[in-house]
Amino acid sequence: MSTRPAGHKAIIEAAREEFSEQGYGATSIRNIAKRAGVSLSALYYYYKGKQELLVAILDDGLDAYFGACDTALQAAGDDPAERLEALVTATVRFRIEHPVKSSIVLTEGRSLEPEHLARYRKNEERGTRQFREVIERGLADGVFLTPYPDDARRTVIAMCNAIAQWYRPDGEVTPDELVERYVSLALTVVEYRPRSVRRAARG
Amino acid sequence: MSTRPAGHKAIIEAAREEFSEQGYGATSIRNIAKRAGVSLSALYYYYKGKQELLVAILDDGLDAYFGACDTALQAAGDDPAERLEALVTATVRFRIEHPVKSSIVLTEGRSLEPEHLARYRKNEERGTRQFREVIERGLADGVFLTPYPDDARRTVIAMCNAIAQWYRPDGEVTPDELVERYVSLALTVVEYRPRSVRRAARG
Amino acid sequence: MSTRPAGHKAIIEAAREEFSEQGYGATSIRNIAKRAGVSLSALYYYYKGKQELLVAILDDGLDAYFGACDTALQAAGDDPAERLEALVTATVRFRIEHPVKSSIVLTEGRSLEPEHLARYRKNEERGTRQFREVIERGLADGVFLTPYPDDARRTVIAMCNAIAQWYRPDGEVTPDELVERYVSLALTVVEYRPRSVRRAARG
Amino acid sequence: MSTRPAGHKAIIEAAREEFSEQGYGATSIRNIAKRAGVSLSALYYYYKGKQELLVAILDDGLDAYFGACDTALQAAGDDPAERLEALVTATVRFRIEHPVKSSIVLTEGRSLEPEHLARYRKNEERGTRQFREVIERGLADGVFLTPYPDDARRTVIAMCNAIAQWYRPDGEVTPDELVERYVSLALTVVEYRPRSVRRAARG
DNA sequence: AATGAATGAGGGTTCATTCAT
DNA sequence: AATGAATGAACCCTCATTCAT
Repeated sequence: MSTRPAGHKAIIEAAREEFSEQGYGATSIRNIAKRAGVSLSALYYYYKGKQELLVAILDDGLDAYFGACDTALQAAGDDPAERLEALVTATVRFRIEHPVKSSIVLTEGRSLEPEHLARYRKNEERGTRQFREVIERGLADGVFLTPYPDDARRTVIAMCNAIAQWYRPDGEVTPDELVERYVSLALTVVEYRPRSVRRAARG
Repeated sequence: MSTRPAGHKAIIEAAREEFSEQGYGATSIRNIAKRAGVSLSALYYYYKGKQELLVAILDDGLDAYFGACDTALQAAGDDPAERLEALVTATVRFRIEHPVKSSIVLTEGRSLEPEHLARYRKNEERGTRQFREVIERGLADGVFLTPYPDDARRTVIAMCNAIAQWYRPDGEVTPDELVERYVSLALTVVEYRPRSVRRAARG
Repeated sequence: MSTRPAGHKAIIEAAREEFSEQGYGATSIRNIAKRAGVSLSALYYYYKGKQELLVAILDDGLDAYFGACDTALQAAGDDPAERLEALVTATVRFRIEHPVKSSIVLTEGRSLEPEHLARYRKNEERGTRQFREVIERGLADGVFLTPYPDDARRTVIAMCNAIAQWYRPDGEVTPDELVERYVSLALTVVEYRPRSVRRAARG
Repeated sequence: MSTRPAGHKAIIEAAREEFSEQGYGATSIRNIAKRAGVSLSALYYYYKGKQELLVAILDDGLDAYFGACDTALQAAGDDPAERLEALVTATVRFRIEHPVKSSIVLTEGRSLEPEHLARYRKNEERGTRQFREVIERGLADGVFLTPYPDDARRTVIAMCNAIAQWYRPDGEVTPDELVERYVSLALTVVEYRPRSVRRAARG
């Protein structure tokens, strides 16, 4: 399908795995080439250097994640709980299905050189922002009752992110089950109280 | 307490900072020596090599953290909520007061060579275990109602750990306030329902 | 005149400038292509390699210089002083008008690989030869009195060549003035004593 | 005599020869190490890099040359002709006795990176200056009659420098003879007319 | 107890060049 | 006529480490 030459994708994939396993600093570009089944020079034909590989991988990681979030949010309605569910679902699924992309995005930002770091951090903030907006909306609507919205947000994000570290596909829990649990946990963290329930309680 | 000569501490401290800033793989042992104000030979006189430095730092990191946990738990009574509060308080404080130690312990375990890794991972598990025990006790006592104790535990740990990444001493929130918030959040996560409240509710 | 395609000239020109600025050894063939606005492959389509570029440039440099000498000598008569004047004029003008060609010819001969070096050095000697012939003729005619014809020749050549190193078109002295000075100096160096003067002195 | 470790001097010497033979750009630092009989790492233990080697060599070259000039000038009296003779003698001898140092100083200045270039060019100017001062003194005293002092100076310097390119110790002419010739030529170039001669001519 | 000297392996990167199309 | 892809060798340099003293 792709018109790009063969090496390209294999190189990125290999770099992703090496960076993820060893960390950027400890990864040798020779090993990346070897893993991609490509000569060292071929690698340099496609990428200017190690740093450019990292930039490409990080950008792609964020893009893929935000793409998944967008899709989920568009399918969700206006209800804050539904939107938070969408974000948590997208995030948990992404951590499960793309553990390598996840681990790099979550740990190797610091390996960016100053010239790329600022732009990347800015881009990265979108993750924070979309959770914040949903939570604030829930607070405004009176359906989220957490007294600490910032820390609740950090908690929800941190718990989803942590999945990338411990989840193994051969574990006991299915992805669907995990999504359900984390959605439930997230709603607990923001202290979700649906209107209907309260109305019922009142009535 | 230590019988080791003077240079020792400066070296460990320098190594900790370098590892924390650059990551183990990207850190040069020459820079550690330079930062410690010590000759390269002196460093090798005290330590067998880079890996031994990492082992020493990681071990010390865990020891310091577990020491803080022990102290907190001993001061706490038998009540699971009180014990969870003790653990969260100790963890949050440690993340705030020892950000460098924290960041290394949380990220550089993977840089251990196989011969040290197993032992370290084993040791590390104590963190998981002590949270698990407290939560299970709360469940058994009927004061924690979370349906997902494993994920609740991971959430509590993840949210405390994340503090090391974003907390800045010049921020708006005081350490004491932060501790209070995270204790509160943790109790929310495990769905703490104190007996007294329920008794009161019943009565 | 040339039947070669368009890119050709730009490549040679770019190579000349790069060689002149960085030296042959420090010049990258990629930079030459870039400077010429031509793809790397195009360069190799026209030229066999870096060494061939150097050969072409050096040959062209000598040809251009000797061409200028020939023209000047043909316009001059039989008088040794007049012929020396012609050579000095041609050399000075060439150094001024073709500083890049000059600097390469004067410094990059050593970068030739053995197979081209011998032929080139042979060709280069023509410069020495034509000065030597003129000076010997002046000695034979009794109008040049220098007791050290070889060193006088080297001096005249060296002083003309040096112009390529220090002359700047925005300097104080005009090309014509410079030519006049160097002709005068050259005649001084060979200790030129025109017959007429001596006859006048005698009479 | 030197308290420095063994490698030091051999490295500089090897670098000098390689730079002189191949040019800075075309010289490989591995070849320098090989030629010095030293490991690559040893080289880097003593010198920060290729550029530092060049700087050391160029500085040493200028120092040695200027040292020779100073000695010669101190032995000379006040007479401008005598001082010019001293300078020419020192320069010719230096070119003969130190052909390698000479060729590097005369050709590799351009290989200096910007940060070292300015200082070096400044230092280098002393060569020009000391010839200029002597020639101006001769003009002021009325013993040098050249109408083009700047170009006469450049000629004298260029002719001495050129010796480094063509002189071979196994040639026909002895160093002493060569010095004599070049002193004579230099005086010719500046159009030296000793007072005594003119007085004699007048008388 | 402490260090200056030295090493071999490997780091990231660029080189001149070739080849299939 | 012209080029994008790819290569292997070599580049300068830094690495963690050792050793004689």
